[in-house]
Amino acid sequence: MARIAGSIGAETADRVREQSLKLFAAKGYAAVSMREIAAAVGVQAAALYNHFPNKQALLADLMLSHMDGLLAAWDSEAVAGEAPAEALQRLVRFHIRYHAGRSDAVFISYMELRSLEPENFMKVEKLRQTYEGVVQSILEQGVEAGVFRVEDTRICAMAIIAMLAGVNTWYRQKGRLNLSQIEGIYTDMVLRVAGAGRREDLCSAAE
Amino acid sequence: MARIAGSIGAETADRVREQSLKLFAAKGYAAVSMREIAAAVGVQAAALYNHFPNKQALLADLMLSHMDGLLAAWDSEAVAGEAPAEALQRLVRFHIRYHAGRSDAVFISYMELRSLEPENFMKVEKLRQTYEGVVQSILEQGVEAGVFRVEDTRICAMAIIAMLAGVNTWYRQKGRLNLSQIEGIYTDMVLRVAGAGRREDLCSAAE
DNA sequence: CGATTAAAAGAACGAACGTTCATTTAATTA
DNA sequence: TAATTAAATGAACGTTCGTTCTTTTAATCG
Repeated sequence: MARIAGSIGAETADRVREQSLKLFAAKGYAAVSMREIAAAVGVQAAALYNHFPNKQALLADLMLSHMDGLLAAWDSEAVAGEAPAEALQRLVRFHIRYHAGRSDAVFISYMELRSLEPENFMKVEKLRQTYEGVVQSILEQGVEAGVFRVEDTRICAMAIIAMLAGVNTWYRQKGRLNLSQIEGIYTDMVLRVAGAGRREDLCSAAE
Repeated sequence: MARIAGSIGAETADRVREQSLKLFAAKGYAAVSMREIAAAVGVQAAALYNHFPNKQALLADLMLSHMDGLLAAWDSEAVAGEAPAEALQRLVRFHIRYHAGRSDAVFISYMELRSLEPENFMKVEKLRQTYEGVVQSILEQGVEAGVFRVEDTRICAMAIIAMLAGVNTWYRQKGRLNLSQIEGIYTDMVLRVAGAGRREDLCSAAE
C-alpha cells in the first residue's frame, strides 16, 4: 500500500501531535518510540517523517506550541491595570481552567525540558520564564500595594506553578472530585500562599 | 582484566546506587543506559549484574530504599501526641531538611513511578501513600482541633508534597538563595496553605 | 596452601531504536 | 487529462539497548 484515500497532511500531523502528546505524558519522551506513536496514529513509522523532521523536533513542536498557546491565551484574558488581588485570582482561575483540558501538555512542558537539545531548550525555557514572570510580576505588584505578603516573589511564583502542575500526577476524570471542585480548592490554596484572600478565610481557624 | 584489586561487592553496589540515582534524576530512567551507569561507576556494564538482577530492579531498589528511609526517619522524628500545628511545622521542616540532601531520590520517587513495572509500582505506591497519609492525618487533626482550615485534607497533602517536590526543578547549589533561606520560605508557605500560622503573618497584609 | 567463591572483563546475543530510501498511490495542478 | 506533488508503505540501515555467557583474577574459607 501507499498513500491512503482521503489522507491530508495537516490532519495527519495533528493526529501525530495528539497521540505523541498522550504517549510522552504517560511514559516519558525517551520511553516512547516513533513506531509506538505511528501505531497510535494508525500509520507506519516512516510516515511520521513526512510531517516532522525527527523525534526531537516533534517534542519541541509540542512544547513550543503549548507555551505559545498558554501565553497567547493569558494575553487575551489579562485585564490591563487590574488590581493585584483580582489579577492573581484571574490568573489562578485561568491557569487552572487552561491547564484542566491540557494536562498532558502541561506535564510534558515541565517534565521534559531535560529531554530537549540545547537549542530547543533555550526557546522553550524563554517562554516558560515569560510565564513565570507573569505570575511573579502580579505578586510583586501585590506586595508593593500591600495586599500580598510574600517573602520571595520568584520562589513563590515557582511554588504556585509547581503546586498546580502537581494536580495531574493524581487527577483522574473518574476521581472523587470533579474539576470545578478542584479549581475552587486550589484557588484558595494559591491565594493563601500569596498571603492574600479575605481575612476571615485565613484567620478564623487560628482564633 | 577481571576482578579489580580491592573491589568489594557491597561497596560497588553502593556506588552503582549513587551513580544511577544521579543519572536517573538528570535524564530520566528510560534515557539512561546500563552502559552509562557502568561508565560512571568505572566498570563494565556486565559487572552491574553481579549486584542487581536487571535495570528495573535497580530502579525499584532506589525508590523503595528512599521511601523506606523517609518513613523511618520520620518515625524517629515524630513526637507522639504533639499538637497538630507543631506537628505540621515539625513535618515541614523535617521534609525540607530530609529532602534537601536527597533531591535526586525525591525527584525519582515522584517522577519515575510510571517507569515501574506493576509489581514494583504497587510496593512503592504503598509507601508513597503511607507518607501522604502522614501529612494528611496531621492536617485532619488540625482541622478537628480548629487550628487549621483546610477544605480537603487529601488534596492539601498532595499539594504540599508537590510544592516541596518542585523545589529541585530549579534549586541549584550556586543559586541566589541558600538552603536555610529556602527552608524558611517554604515553611511559611506550607503553613499558609494549611491555614495555620500566626495571625499577623497571614492577615496584616490584607488590612 | 589449596579450593571455592565473588567480582570483574570482554565478547556476543537478539531485539528495538531513530532514521533513510525506493516505491506506490492519491490528490492537486497546469 | 497528463504531469507533478503529497502522503503513505515496507524494507533496510547502522546503532544502541538490556542482558547473557565465558573467562580471568582477587578475596575468602577450610
